[in-house]
Amino acid sequence: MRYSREHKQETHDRIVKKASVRLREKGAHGIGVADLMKEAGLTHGGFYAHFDSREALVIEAFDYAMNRSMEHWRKQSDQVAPEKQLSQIVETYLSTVHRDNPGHGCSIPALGAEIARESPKTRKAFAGKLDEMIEMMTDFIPNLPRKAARKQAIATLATMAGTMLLARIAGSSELSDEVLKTGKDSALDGGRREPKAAVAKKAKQS
Amino acid sequence: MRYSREHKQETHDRIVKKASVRLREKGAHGIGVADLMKEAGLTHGGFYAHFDSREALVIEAFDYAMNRSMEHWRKQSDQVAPEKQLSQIVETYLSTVHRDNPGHGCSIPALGAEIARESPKTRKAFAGKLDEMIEMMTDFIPNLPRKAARKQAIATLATMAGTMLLARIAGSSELSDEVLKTGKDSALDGGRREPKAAVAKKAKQS
DNA sequence: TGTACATCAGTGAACGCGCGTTCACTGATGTAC
DNA sequence: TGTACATCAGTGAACGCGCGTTCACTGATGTAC
Repeated sequence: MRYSREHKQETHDRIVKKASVRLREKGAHGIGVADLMKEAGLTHGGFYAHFDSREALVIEAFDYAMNRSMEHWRKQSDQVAPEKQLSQIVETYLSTVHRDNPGHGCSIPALGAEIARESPKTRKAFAGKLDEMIEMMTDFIPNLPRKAARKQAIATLATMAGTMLLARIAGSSELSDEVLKTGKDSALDGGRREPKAAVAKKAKQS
Repeated sequence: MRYSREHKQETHDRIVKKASVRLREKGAHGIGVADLMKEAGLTHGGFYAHFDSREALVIEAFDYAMNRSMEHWRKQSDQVAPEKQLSQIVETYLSTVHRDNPGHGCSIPALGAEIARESPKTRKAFAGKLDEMIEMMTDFIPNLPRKAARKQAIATLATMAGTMLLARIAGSSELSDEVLKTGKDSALDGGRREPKAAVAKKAKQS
């Protein structure tokens, strides 16, 4: 072989890594094979020594991005007490830093809609990772039966992804900041959006 | 003129209408000018008698779709009591019908991420409509100070859009149904996701 | 250890294709007289 | 009312361009002897 044993794998990984950033930034169809290869310091011709097709790279890049997100979450949650894990994730997820750097952020608001329209193969890969993510979020919710924790995990993830989507639509305007802050408050207190009086009233009724 | 006075406007509207469906279905870059014109029963050459560019059509089609959504919401809300308006919107939004028919549904989960990457002109159009939508949602929340109502409107819209996005990623699987149901429950009860006992406890503390 | 050969990651030209856009033209209708 | 002309929405061929993919080739290195 021309290069040392692990060279090809390293190149492969570098392409996937760079692609995962650019695809989240520019969309699943927003950047071409030639430019993606250039990102990795290569020319486009070598692409097919690493991937069967452009779509195969999209799947790998997406997979990589989701794994990185989950790794990031795990690291963060390890540094705080169990009952603060979920709020820790929400805080960093719904930050202006995340909003303004989609290339290094969550794939769901960045690529979700586009991937949901791809081939069944691509969609399955995405759906599997989504399930993993829900599982992980569920782990971050202690002191609640598994079933209830999973429900809260799904609802929180939906609010997080939806808020990020809305905030990015609004750009980096005043509205965007308002959306981000409101979504964060909503996700943080378990989503209770009624004033305390109303909650007390409801509690008495039950 | 070749055709009656209003003919051109009618054709224009037909193109926009058909395009708004196909673009939501296939994405902002998922269908070409020629196919969009064919949808309207025309050939591609006539396109530029109606629009300056493809992007101009995308803006108009998106605008049309958002207006239709809001019109649809207004109609629904008119048929129920004020305190049931919000839940009425949530129920229909987070239905399997909506999930499985993106072409006739909300543009936010369908086109949001892609439009957030377009030119400033396109983005501004989208941001403006988002603000209108938030205002309308706020109107659906009675018995709450305007500021608090707006907060709840934003949080609910984020949960709705995020849930729809997750549900579409999951396809029409068991997971997708679970996501849809959970998101609906969360949005419906104002997002409170804790069991009743916990709520009662919290209420007492305050 | 030194030499000849085989391997294959990476190069860059070329391919077919579909895209957004342009343009000369058409022909049914509105308008002027 | 009838006729000649002007208008312009719509047609379809053609454009330049960038894309994903293919392919003959390169040359540094691993391997066999």
